[in-house]
Amino acid sequence: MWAICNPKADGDLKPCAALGKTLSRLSQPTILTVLAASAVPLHGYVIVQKAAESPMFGGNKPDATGVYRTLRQMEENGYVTSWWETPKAGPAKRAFELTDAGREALRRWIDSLACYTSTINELRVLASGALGIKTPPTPTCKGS
Amino acid sequence: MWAICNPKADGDLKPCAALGKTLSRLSQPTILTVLAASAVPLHGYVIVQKAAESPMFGGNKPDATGVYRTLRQMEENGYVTSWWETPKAGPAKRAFELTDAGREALRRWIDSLACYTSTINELRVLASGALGIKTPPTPTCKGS
DNA sequence: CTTGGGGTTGCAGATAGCCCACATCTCTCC
DNA sequence: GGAGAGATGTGGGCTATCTGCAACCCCAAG
Repeated sequence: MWAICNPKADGDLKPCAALGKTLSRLSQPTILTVLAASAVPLHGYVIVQKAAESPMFGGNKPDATGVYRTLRQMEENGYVTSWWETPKAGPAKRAFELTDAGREALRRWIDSLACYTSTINELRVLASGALGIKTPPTPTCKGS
Repeated sequence: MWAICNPKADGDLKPCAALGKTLSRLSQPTILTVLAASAVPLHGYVIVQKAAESPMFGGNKPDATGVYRTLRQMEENGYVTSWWETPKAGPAKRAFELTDAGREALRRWIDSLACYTSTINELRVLASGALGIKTPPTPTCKGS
């Protein structure tokens, strides 16, 4: 659904490897963040646009299908509410809004994300050590 | 295959969510690191043990099936070589050793991991901002 | 014969990405 | 002025991959 960072290693490390191609799993927090950052309800399509600008993608639009699916799933979990808007002109569109449960979920996500970074970083340090590399160089992405 | 960090949120954020249950995708670098850290070739079984001690798991043993599969895949990619050892006594066991290509791959992985952490952290900062939370609290995991 | 080391296959369920259907509106090109 | 491209908007459905569980093979020690 979404790619992340450096694309060079493609094929041999998979897209960017592991989390790589399908760091998808971070779709929930990404969408939650997009919604949380908005003062008004958003349409699915807009969420796709905004998600594309999220750090998760260097502007690469996520698969819309996936976003809608995640949205539906989040609604089942009570993290968002949605309703149809049927303007006189134009196609019907569904509007999504965060619930309190959704905000709470995002709060938990923030801890999880912190956890991920520290865990991954530990691995990185270990790996560097095993290779006899000094201090790991500072992160740089923005490649994609 | 492997779990990561805080287990509390289970069910509603999924195990630890996203990368969560199947942060599996980091099996490659974990195994590469285990091999790189060893002066001698290792048996698959041992790799499973050592991987369990990696930051990726709080001691939770990864599913052996997955490890062996990853190992075979890595061999196809030329990251490791393996051979059978048939001791007079005891079952045959396969020994694995890192190749230069494997070390090179790990080196690339280190960059990818750095990339992951910074990307995930950016999301975390964004999320915190969206919720109006001050500076994100310092990471703590070790829960699992 | 049970436990534990050591390794592997098969299967089933979950994921997730891609293609495409459907609908409306706008803008361009002939 | 009419055809068609293309953006806006939502989804269904197929397929491929992932991955964990259960099962099964070997062998040795207790």
